[in-house]
Amino acid sequence: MTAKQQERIEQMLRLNKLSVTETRTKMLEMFLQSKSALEHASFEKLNGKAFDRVTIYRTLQTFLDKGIVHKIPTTDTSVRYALCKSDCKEHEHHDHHIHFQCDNCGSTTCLDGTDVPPIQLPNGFAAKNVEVVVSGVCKECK
Amino acid sequence: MTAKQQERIEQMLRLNKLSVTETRTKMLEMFLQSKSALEHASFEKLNGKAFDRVTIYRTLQTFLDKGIVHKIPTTDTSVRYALCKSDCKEHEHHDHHIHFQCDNCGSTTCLDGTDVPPIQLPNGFAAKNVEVVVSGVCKECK
DNA sequence: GTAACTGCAAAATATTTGCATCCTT
DNA sequence: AAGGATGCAAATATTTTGCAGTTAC
Repeated sequence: MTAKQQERIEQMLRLNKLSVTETRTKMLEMFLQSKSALEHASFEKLNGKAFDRVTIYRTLQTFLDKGIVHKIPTTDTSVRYALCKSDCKEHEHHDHHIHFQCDNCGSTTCLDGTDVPPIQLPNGFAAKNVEVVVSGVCKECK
Repeated sequence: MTAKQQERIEQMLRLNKLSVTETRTKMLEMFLQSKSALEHASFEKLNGKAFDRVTIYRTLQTFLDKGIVHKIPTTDTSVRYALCKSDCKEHEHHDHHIHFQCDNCGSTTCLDGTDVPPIQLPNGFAAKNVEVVVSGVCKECK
C-alpha cells in the first residue's frame, strides 16, 4: 500500500470518528483495490492471516452505519458491499449509479459513470432511492 | 378460494408438468391473493396448519425452476418471491417491471404497469436483464 | 486510563441433504 | 404400481451475542 493510500484510508476513518485499526485499514484497502463489490466471504479467504469471521460482520456493519460502504441488491442470498462516494453521509446515501452483475464470473461492479434514468411511479408511491441492477456479461468476460 | 381460481392454479401446475398437491396449491393461492412479494417466512407463520420448513424451500425452488415465480433483489438478506407473468418460460424470465420496496412497512410490490427505461451501459458490457428496485414509501403507508 | 475494538466460544437462525412414508397420476 | 412430493431428523452454513483480553487515543 502506498503512503498516499494509507493517508486516504486514515482520513476516511477519522472523518467518521472511527479509530484506525489494522482490520479496518486492511479491509478498506481491499475495497479500494477491488474493481468489483466484495462480500463477506471475500474477507475470509485471504492468503496469510485471515480476519475473524465475527470481526468482518461487525466491521462491515460499522462501515454501513457510517456510510462508508453501501449494500448492493442481489437476487441470490449473497450480500455484497462497495465503497460509497465521498458525498455519502451517515444514513444518507446518494449512490445513484448502476450496478452490474456478471452471469459468467459472478462479479458485481459499480458503474459510476452511468446515470440512473428517472422512473415514473404510479400515484401514491414516493421514491426515496432507486437501485438498478443490470445482469449480463461483463467487460472482462466478453 | 373460488372454483375459477382453483382451476387457474391447477392449470399453472399442469402446464409445468407438476403434480397438483395441497402445498403447491395453497402456496400459489397465497401468491395470487397477495398484493406484495412473499418470502420464506410468509409461508411459515400461517394461522392453522403451517407448511413444513423444508417443503417451503423445495416448493419455492421448484416454482423458480419452472419460471412460475421470480426472485426480487433486495439489500437485506431476505429473499422475496413474486409470481411471474404468464409469458415466462423455464429459465427464461421476462419480468421487465419495477419492484417497489417500502421503507415503512417492508412490503415489496411489483409495479406491473411501469416500464423499465432503457439503460446505457459502458462499452464492453452486454445486458441480459435489468432489475429496478425503488425504495421509499408505498401507497398504503402514505 | 478509558473507551473502543477484536477474537474466541457459544447461541440462535437459516439452509441443505438423506431417507422413509405418503400422495398423485 | 411407479414416480414424485412431503415430513422428519440431522448435517451444514450463516449470523448474532456475550464476554474477556487487547489496542487506539
